[in-house]
Amino acid sequence: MLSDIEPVNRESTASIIARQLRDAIMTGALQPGTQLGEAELAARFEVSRGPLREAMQRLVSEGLLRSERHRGLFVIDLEPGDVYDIYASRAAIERAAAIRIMRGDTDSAVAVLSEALDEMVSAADDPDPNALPESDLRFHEALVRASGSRRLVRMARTLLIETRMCLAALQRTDQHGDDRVAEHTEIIEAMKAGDEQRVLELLDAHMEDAITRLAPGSSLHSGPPPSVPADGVDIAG
Amino acid sequence: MLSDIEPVNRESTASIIARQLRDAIMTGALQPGTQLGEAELAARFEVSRGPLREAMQRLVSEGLLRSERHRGLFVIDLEPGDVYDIYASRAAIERAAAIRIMRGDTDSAVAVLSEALDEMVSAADDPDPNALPESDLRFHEALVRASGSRRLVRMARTLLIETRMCLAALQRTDQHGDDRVAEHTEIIEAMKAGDEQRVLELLDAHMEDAITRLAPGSSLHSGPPPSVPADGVDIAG
DNA sequence: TTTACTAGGATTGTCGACAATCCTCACGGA
DNA sequence: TCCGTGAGGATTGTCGACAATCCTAGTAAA
Repeated sequence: MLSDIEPVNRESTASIIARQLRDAIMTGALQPGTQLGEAELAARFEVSRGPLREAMQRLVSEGLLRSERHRGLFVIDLEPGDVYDIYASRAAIERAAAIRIMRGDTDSAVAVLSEALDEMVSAADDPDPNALPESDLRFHEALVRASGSRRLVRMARTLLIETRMCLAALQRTDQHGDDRVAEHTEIIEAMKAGDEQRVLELLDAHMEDAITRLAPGSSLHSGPPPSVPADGVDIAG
Repeated sequence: MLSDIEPVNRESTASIIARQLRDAIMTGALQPGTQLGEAELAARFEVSRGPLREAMQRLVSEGLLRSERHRGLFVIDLEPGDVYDIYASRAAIERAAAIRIMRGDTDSAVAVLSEALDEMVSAADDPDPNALPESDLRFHEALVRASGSRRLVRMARTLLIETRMCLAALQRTDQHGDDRVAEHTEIIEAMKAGDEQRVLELLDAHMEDAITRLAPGSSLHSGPPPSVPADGVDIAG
């Protein structure tokens, strides 16, 4: 197969660094609020400060880093209201993705999602407590990807990273593995049946479940908590 | 008033450059497909290439610029499928924003949106053909901002820029000013009435209208056209 | 005519160094 | 004890220069 003759024009250094930083942020290796020292990170990545700064600017525009001029870059810290905001935004994106799947190539989407579900099933038995949440998020990533929308994929990427940050921060690797597998199974079943309305309802309920597990009291359906619209410095990005 | 004592810790240079580039891209001053020469732009902005590159990396992660290693940065060019993708994504975001408005502080949102609508009305009589579309987009920006969701605002920003790019590229400063004002008026009326379901229906129809005006044949409700999920180089960003 | 190869020029990628700003903390006065 | 002041150190912001890569012509061979 000549399917992977891409290595020509390989990834830019800034991209590589940006991805590694993203990973570190979402796994909690770089905890919320941490200041990112340029000199230290540059030494760590074995590059000069130029490419490093470029990578960090990307994360700033993605909202994962907060920039304070002449003071440094910090990992965003998630306030209580952010949990709601993240899940509400995810609900919007994934709902749109589901609609496009149902009105597009539903079959191939079902195939991909079934595969992701299988991984969840095996992850449910994995001794690693992170295996299940991780496969869970991969399912949702696959869902959005199956929509075929470049923009939904891009927007979902940041949101899923922030979701991982929430999970890491709250240490809620909850145990109800079977329930969550069941919820995803239902969604796929509804897709197979071609019942768009039911897919959307299930998806909504699924997100609702997630948020009540993480932040009881902040329901998706009962009005948002005080989530400040005003951003910090450098919002114009 | 001490309301604007912010200038402390002023905007970073990269932010300023990024915003100016965004403006240039969305107005069409930098047309889709244009290569951005670093040396030339640096001279134009009177800064060195360092801050300029940082700014451009931001636009890359926002999806406004496409990076090809050792070849340069190019303004993204919008393919036919992108028009659909943009409006479908906007529909998702603005729907979510409307929901949060209806379940939150509806009154203040109505106040802000009424103001935006007034501007549309005066813009309808403006000889400048760009005045109406511009105020139209400001209305939608205000809608998302009124949701109070940081993430919806961030995601909508890029989408609205891309919308402007579409309008500039297609030169569709259509004339039906009264119709569009009417559609927005209806939305506000439904908000005042507290009828969430109707708000969502009107918003959906509004987006549907917009897309059929811009790209007849690619309806929001009749299955997406072939929009490639695979991105170009440097997707991992 | 077409193809392969080789300078030449131009652009991007990376680096190290200097300037500007900020935070900390000790010092002195009220 | 509290507040204002001023080094000192550390960090960020910016710049200019060098190295690596790519595109374009031009030349020569098949």
